[in-house]
Amino acid sequence: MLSLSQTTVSRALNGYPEVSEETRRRVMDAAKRHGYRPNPSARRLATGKAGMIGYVMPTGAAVDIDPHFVEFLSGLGDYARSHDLDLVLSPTAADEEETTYRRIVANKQVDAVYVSSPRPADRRVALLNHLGIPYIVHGRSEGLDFDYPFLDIDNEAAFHEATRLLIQLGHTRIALINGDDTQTFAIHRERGLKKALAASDLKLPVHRLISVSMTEENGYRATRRLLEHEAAPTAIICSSLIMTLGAVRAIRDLGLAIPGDISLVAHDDVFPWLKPENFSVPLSTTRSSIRAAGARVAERLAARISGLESGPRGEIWPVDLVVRGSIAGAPV
Amino acid sequence: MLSLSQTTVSRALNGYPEVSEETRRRVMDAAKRHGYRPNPSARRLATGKAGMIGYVMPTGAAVDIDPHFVEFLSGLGDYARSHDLDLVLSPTAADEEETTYRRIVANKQVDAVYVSSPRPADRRVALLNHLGIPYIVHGRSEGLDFDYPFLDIDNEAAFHEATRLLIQLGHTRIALINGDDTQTFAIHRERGLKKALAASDLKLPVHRLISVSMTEENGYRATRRLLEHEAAPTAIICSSLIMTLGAVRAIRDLGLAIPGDISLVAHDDVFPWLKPENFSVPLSTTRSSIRAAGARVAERLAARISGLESGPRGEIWPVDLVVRGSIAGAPV
DNA sequence: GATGTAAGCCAAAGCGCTTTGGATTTCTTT
DNA sequence: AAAGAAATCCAAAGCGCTTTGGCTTACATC
Repeated sequence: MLSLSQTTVSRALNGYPEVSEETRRRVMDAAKRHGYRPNPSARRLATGKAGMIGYVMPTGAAVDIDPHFVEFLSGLGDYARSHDLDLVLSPTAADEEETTYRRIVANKQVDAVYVSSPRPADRRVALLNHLGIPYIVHGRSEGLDFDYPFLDIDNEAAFHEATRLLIQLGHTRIALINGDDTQTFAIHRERGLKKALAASDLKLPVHRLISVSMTEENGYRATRRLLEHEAAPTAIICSSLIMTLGAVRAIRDLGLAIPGDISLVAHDDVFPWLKPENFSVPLSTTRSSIRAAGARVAERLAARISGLESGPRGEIWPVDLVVRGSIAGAPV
Repeated sequence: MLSLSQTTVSRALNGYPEVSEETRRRVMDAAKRHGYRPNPSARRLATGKAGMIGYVMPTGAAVDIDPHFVEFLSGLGDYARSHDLDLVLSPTAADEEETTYRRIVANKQVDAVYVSSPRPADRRVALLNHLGIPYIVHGRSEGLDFDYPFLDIDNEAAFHEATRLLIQLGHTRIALINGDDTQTFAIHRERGLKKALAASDLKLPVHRLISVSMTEENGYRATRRLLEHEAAPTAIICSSLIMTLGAVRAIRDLGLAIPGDISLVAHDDVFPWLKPENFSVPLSTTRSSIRAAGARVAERLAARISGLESGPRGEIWPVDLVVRGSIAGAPV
């Protein structure tokens, strides 16, 4: 030991001002030399700070974790790493989410949490707000009677723009293959599309709107259903690249051509392993990196933990509209 | 309070034998009634048990987390949930993995860890073995001078079988589009294929073996390269469904037919969002659920934590060979 | 030279549990 | 009925930190 009290060591290491710079240096030095790291368990018990950010992960035999999650995680992890934050996933049955949130907050297991896939009037958001732990929602809820901190992309504008472009190309029968419509993002996308249609006095009949979980198979089925309808669309907007794989397969099966018969636009979350430009016909997309969102959420959570950010700050990212070969003028 | 010492309460709750059954019941009762849960931070400091299993997650701008990870996580989470285990992900730069492992072990942040994507002579395995924390390797290393606990699928047999079938169908020029060949799974697959070829006096020339990271784009490029070679293969085995998407696209671009010109077999990790039977031509696959593996790893980790399992037990799962329309006799 | 102030350090009290080493009571044995 | 064994329970000592409240020393002030 270097004959200093525990107190001083602690203060030196934690940057408190009541230690002389020289002492601090000595302590830091010795710490580095001996590879000393304060025991987090002890520190946690004493301070209540965990150095971790939490995520309550819906789990169950019937629950499929979204492949988007891993990309979000990449971004989150990348930032977290550089700030010595660990991430704790608390797997939870769908009907016990509230209990889990209460538990991790009461036990101070994490310093902050993030919420994904929010629904309108999401109870988790209300709960977290009530519990008073730093949090950020990735996406948005709706119809809550208070503001809350979130990071979302402008889904409505994205799909509005995409639709507008298709209309300009002469399309009047435009269909939407959306994700799970209990989630806000899907609602926003639908809204954006409908508004664009309405602006040109067009409508979205129910048979031209399909909401399903985002699998290749569902994309295929939805597309067949749309195209085999008597008033088939000439353009389809699809909420995910994975579903679009199925859409393309269906279109081909029906002997139709992209973009000759059908124009196609998809939303691209930017996966490294599946790129819209590599579709048999390069895909026009609304694009926003979900990975970048993960990093930003981590950054903001860190800021909240250290008190640099507070209040119900909402952040909405614009979405790129990237035009590629999959769209063309409506067939005559 | 119910006028019992802290000691007794602790013992009652933790199932120690030196409390009368009646007292235990009383305590349990009161605990439930007041929603009392021992503070994990305190318990952790006292016992050294964290109630968490850890994963050191390679992270960085250039690091793409494998989409398989999320499926594995589904399984792991599903089991962990039912046993009140949380999962902590420690994001780490590629060159600091060792430091991170040492840290989480020294600090007792987790009770057990799992290792994924092992390479031959994997240093992480050696390290964990040395550190003496419960762990399980998902996959296998090779050339280590000690045994270790793992869960792996029989990649070698799977690819051996697949190859044998293709040979029986008359194929002699069989190519392999493999994943990253620094990882053991890829080595095993290559080995299985080569052994099957050798058994029929066939070879795998270098131009017919491609190792790349498993993206759609790489699958496309690899396939084109294979098929544009003068001695093009008549059958291709592909290490992942995602790469196979690219392979199918390349085959179509070249105006070739499946299985008329090219037979195709892929390994299927069983994603809910992309199924081999839904490819334009239903894909023959070697199949093994990575999700089930995740659940099993969690189960075994839990067993190790509680001392029910120990020693270097290796578990190798057989792989299904599922024949669908994508293979046929070699073209004459 | 006495007094006030700030800087620098420390002893000890938690944080909320588990566990050790007894102490006390109850039940068997002889 | 005395003694030994077994069953219950408890006080207090950690676990390894942070933080409170106080004590010393050094320096500036009058």
